Formats: sequence, structure tokens, C-alpha cells
Amino acid sequence: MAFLIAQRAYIKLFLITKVEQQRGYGYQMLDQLKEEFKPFGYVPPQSEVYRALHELVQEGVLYRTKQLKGVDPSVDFQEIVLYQFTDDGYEKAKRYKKQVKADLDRCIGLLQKAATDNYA
Amino acid sequence: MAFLIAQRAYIKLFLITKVEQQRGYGYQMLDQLKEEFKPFGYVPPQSEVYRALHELVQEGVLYRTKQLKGVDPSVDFQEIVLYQFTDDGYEKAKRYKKQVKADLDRCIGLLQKAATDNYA
DNA sequence: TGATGAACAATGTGTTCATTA
DNA sequence: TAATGAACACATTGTTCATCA
Repeated sequence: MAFLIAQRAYIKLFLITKVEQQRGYGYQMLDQLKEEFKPFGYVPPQSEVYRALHELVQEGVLYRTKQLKGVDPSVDFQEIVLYQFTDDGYEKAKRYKKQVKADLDRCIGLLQKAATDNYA
Repeated sequence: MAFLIAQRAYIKLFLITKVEQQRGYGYQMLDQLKEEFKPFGYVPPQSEVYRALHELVQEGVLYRTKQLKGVDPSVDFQEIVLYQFTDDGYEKAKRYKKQVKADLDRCIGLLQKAATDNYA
């Protein structure tokens, strides 16, 4: 068992929740995360977000569909990669989240122990 | 800024507190930590504890004194390395702890955000 | 076996670079 | 510049090995 939860797993958790709410694409979710975490002084790196998405595809949780971003291809031909759940992806995600929850609680416990044991 | 606090920093914090309470040696503190963390399913590795102690020496917080463990050298000639604060070590440690406290709170915040945002 | 430490290997992450229909 | 991705380098950690009185 590792010391604390890995950044990858942490990000995957948020990405799953984002896809639950609405399918989206990488750059977009990255921007949202950056915004969300601004108050915490944490800037999720691009690379980690993409890596997390790729892993979720590898694990059969999400699948990719390419799509043009804009409405008029003659104006906007930027291609984006949309992510959404596979057939059993939602179930898989549910299990993953459950497992991560346990680890989160364990980590919070460890950190709180440090906060109480080492400060008068 | 890193994602979560490093294991090294986490362990250093506990080691400092141990030395505050009573000077000790590595193997002993390692054993105590193992015991303390058992309920959390976390086993602090030897290597990290020793590395943490060495770093604290490097940083001028602690200094080492070698000593024979037992009372009778003809029976027990095991040599141990005792750690205690340098002259300004206590002050340095105090500053370090303050800084770690801020990071701990930040990390707890991040983990709690994950727990609230991703679970209904 | 207790105690200390170093060497080495693996992993995770940060930074930079490449590409774009 | 938005968007995706890979390559590469680095730091932290885990595992193993060495030594010793």
C-alpha cells in the first residue's frame, strides 16, 4: 500500500464525475479542474489529465469519439476527443470510486493524525 | 507546489516530535512509528526513516551522538546513533513544523474536496 | 538479530516538445 | 491559440544488499 493516494487516481476520480454529469473532452475538463482547484493552490497538470483519460480508456471505463468542435467545418475544423462511458463503464467506474473512497478516508486519517499528534 | 505532501516530510514531522519528547535512535523511532501507524494500514519503510533523519542532520536541526546501547560493553556492544536538537535546532524545527502544518491543511482540504465533490 | 546505511531499480510526475485538417 | 499527445528528464520512493560489533 502506498503512502498517500496518487495524483493520477485523484484526477481520475474527478474525471469520472465529470463524465457522469456530461460527456466532455480533455482540454475542457482540464480547464474546469484548474478553475475548481484554484482556491487550493493546486494546478492539475495537462499531462496528468490526459494520462488519466487514457488510463480510463485502457481500463474499459470510457470510450472515445472524435468530433469537430464547431458547427461549421469551413470555419472551425478543430477536432476534439469526446469521452463517455462504455456499456459497463458506469458500473466499473462505480466500483473504482468506491475503492478510491476507502483510500481517501485512509489518507485523511493519516493527515489528521499528523495534525493532532504533532501540534500542541 | 506538489500535489500532496511527500512521505519524507511527513515522517520528518513525527521524528521531530519524537525528539522533542525524548532523544532517541533510528531503529527505536522506526518501531514506534510502525506501531502507531498499524491501525492506519501504513508501514513506514526503514529507508525513509533513516533518510529523514539524515536530512534533518543535513539541515542542521539534529545532531548525532554515537553510544553503546547496553550498560555492560562486554555483554552488549551494539552501537546506536542518538539524535537530539542542535543549538538552534529547536527553533528551526519549529519553523519547519509551521510550514508543514500549512501544507497538511492544504492537503486535507484537497482530499475532503474529493470526498464531497465525487460522492452523492 | 538489532541497528545503520547505501545501492540499485522502479515508479510517478513535471517539463518540454511535436503536431494539427 | 486550442487541443491532443508523446518524449524525456527528474525526483521520490521501494527493494535489496552490506556491514558490524
